[in-house]
Parts: sequence; C-alpha cells; structure tokens
Amino acid sequence: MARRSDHTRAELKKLALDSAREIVRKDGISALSTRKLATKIGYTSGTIYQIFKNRDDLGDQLNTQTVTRLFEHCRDIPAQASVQLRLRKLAEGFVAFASQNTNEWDAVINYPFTRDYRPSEGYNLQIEQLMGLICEATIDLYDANQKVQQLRDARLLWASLYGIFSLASAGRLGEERTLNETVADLADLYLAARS
Amino acid sequence: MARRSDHTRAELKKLALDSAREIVRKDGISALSTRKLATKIGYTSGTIYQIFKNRDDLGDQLNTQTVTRLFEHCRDIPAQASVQLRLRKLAEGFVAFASQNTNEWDAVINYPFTRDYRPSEGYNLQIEQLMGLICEATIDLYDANQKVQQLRDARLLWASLYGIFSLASAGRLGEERTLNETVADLADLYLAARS
DNA sequence: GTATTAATTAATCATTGGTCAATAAATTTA
DNA sequence: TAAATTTATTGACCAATGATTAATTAATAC
Repeated sequence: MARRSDHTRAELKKLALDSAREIVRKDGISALSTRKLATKIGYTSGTIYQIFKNRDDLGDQLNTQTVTRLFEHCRDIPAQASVQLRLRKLAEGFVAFASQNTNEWDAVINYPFTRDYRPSEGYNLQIEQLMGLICEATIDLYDANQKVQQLRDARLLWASLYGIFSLASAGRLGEERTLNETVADLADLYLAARS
Repeated sequence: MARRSDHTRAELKKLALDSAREIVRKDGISALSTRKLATKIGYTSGTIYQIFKNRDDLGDQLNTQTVTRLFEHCRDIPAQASVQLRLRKLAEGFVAFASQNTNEWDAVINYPFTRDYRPSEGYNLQIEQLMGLICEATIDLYDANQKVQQLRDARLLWASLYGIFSLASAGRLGEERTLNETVADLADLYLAARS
C-alpha cells in the first residue's frame, strides 16, 4: 500500500499528469487507462478518481497542459519584421510542435471525451492565449477600429489550422502535400486576402 | 435463433448499416455497440463480425455513407451564376446537412477509430467527390494551367471546413459567431484572396 | 434420408470507466 | 502513551465494451 504521506495532494496530481503524459507520448492516447496510470504511479485506480473527477477531467487537464506548451513554444519565437515573416514563423512553430509531440497533439484533437463533455475554462483560456499570438502576428493588417474583424480572422485561422492537423493526424490530408506546405498554403491564402 | 435464410448477405449488411445509422442518429456515436446493433437487427454480436471486419470497418462504412449523402445533398443545389453565389450556396449546403444530421456528421469527425486505422479507399473516393464540387464552384477563378493550384485550394478549403465543424461539434468555436457565419467567413476570405 | 456445408449462437476473454465498503495510516484528543 | 477520530488507499465489485471461437442449428447436396 502506498503510504499516505508519500506525496501531498499537489505532488500526486503532478505525478499523475506527468505519468499520463508519458504514457500518451510513448503509446498514444488509447494506451491511457486509469489502471495503467495508477500502476505507473504506484497506486490503484480508485486513487485516480480522487485526483481527477473522471476520465474527461484527466483528458482536459492533460490537453490544457499540451496547449500551454504549444503556446510557450510559439511565444518564444524570435520577433520578425513583417506580417509575412511572423505568420510564416508562427505556422512553422505550430507544425514543429505538433510533429515533435505527435501523440500528445493527437490527444488534443482526438481524446475520447464523453459525448456531452465541454472544455474547461482553463482549456478555453489557453486557446485564447494562442489566439493572442495570431493577433500579435497580424496586428499590422488591421486598423484600430477593426479589432473585431481581426479576432474573427484569428479564430478562422485557428479553426483552419485545427482542421489541417485533424486530417493530417488521421491520414486524411492526401499524399501530394505535406503538413508544412498545407499550413503555409493557409498562411498565403490569408495574406493574399488581407494584405 | 435467426433463421439463416431471413436475409441474404447483402440484405443483412444493408439492414445492419441502416440500423447502425438509426442508433447513431438517435443517441449519438457513443451509443453504437456491436451488441446493441445485433439486438436491433435480431441477431447476436458474433454475426456483426461476419458482416464487418471489426468496429473500424463498421464506422468507415457508416461514415462513407454519410459523406455520400452530404455529397448528394450538395450536388443537388441549383446552379448559380457567379463563383460568389456558388460558394455561398455550397457552404450553406454543408452547414444545412451538418445541422440536420448532427450525430451522423459528428461520427464522421469523432468516430472512435483504432489508433492506426486509416480510411478506406471508398471513403477517400467520396471525399474526392466532395472536392470535385468545390472545384466546380471555383472553376472560373483559375486558368487552364492552374489546375494544381485549384485542387490545392479546394483541399485547403475542405480542411478548413473540417476544422470549423470539428470545433463547433466540440463546443470549441467560441460563442460570438455561429457555424453558418464562420463558414461564410471562410468563403469570404477565400474569395478575397482569389478573385 | 444422410452427409456436408455454412450461418448463428452462446459462452468466454481481456479490458474499460466508475463506485464504494473495508482497511490501513496519519492526526488529534485524552 | 493509548485510544479515538479522521482521511487516504485499497480491492472487490458492477456493467459495458470489442473480439474470438467451439458448439449448435439450419440449409443444401448427394
């Protein structure tokens, strides 16, 4: 029996999330079960439900972390002079992160949530942060009174990106063009329309 | 015991697919299990595995049918004079179909396939058909020597649409703009870039 | 009518998410 | 220090799931 003072509640949660991430990273989202996770951290499955409300909650927190990491990855991209360059670099950042974290990113898109699950406030906040990065990159293209349009475009870009990644991760993008190129196509289309 | 001559193999398959569709339509993709499907058609679960290779196969065939129906729905849209109108109507067609077939369309996007599942040739063919509709609508915008670019754009539009629907079905699109409007935004962005 | 072939079943396996009474460990009280 | 109380952890459950397969039953051929 795991001694009850082995970890504080917070430590245990971190341990669980880290281990969950490791399982997903190594064997994909389908390999993540409460039992496997429990075993990995030296507890039993019941304890998992003391840390997380349920499987949806576990997935939400895992994915929130992943999106946070994507955000941090993209935030650290060096500043660029033009919108073109900024968008290009941002797109490359997205693709690079997704390629280096295939299974984790796949979980963001394909985690088997319950039918009526809705993302947590924390998750949505992280997505807003990402949207902020897109807005920063495209700020030169909009007047001060076009903020609404800018955010609308950012959302559209995000949705499009999301679709490209979804199809790519499911092998449904088609053969003749890589993920990188398709994302670049999107950036080009956007620039052709707005600049 | 179901009498072995109650249905031919083909009839049985149709019966199973129709019933699967009914289950999904009514209670969503998560309600579709081999047992439930078997009971519904008056057989036992083992028989399902005589009709379909496995759960992935069942889902693939169901989704292929759904995409076919989406295609037919959009193909029957009356001809329009301009690219603008054609795209607009096509977008509306997509949204209308998705809205009228929520659960079935959700299955196209979120069916819990096995990790290494890849869509069948039949499914991919149907997607190509859809791409054809997009190309028909946008044909005026490209010269004869720009066929590659045109198809590339069509794929991009499809991926973007797919992303918009994915986020919408997961309640991740944001509140302030409807599905209809977002899809229209996409069409507008595309037109602004290419016309 | 008997032998052969093939469809259907029922039992079974391994696994899953989830709950909860029992148990063990830590903390407080006396 | 010893007993009483609180709380974390367990392990035994439950109801489902996808999938396999030997046994059974129905249809067909001889």
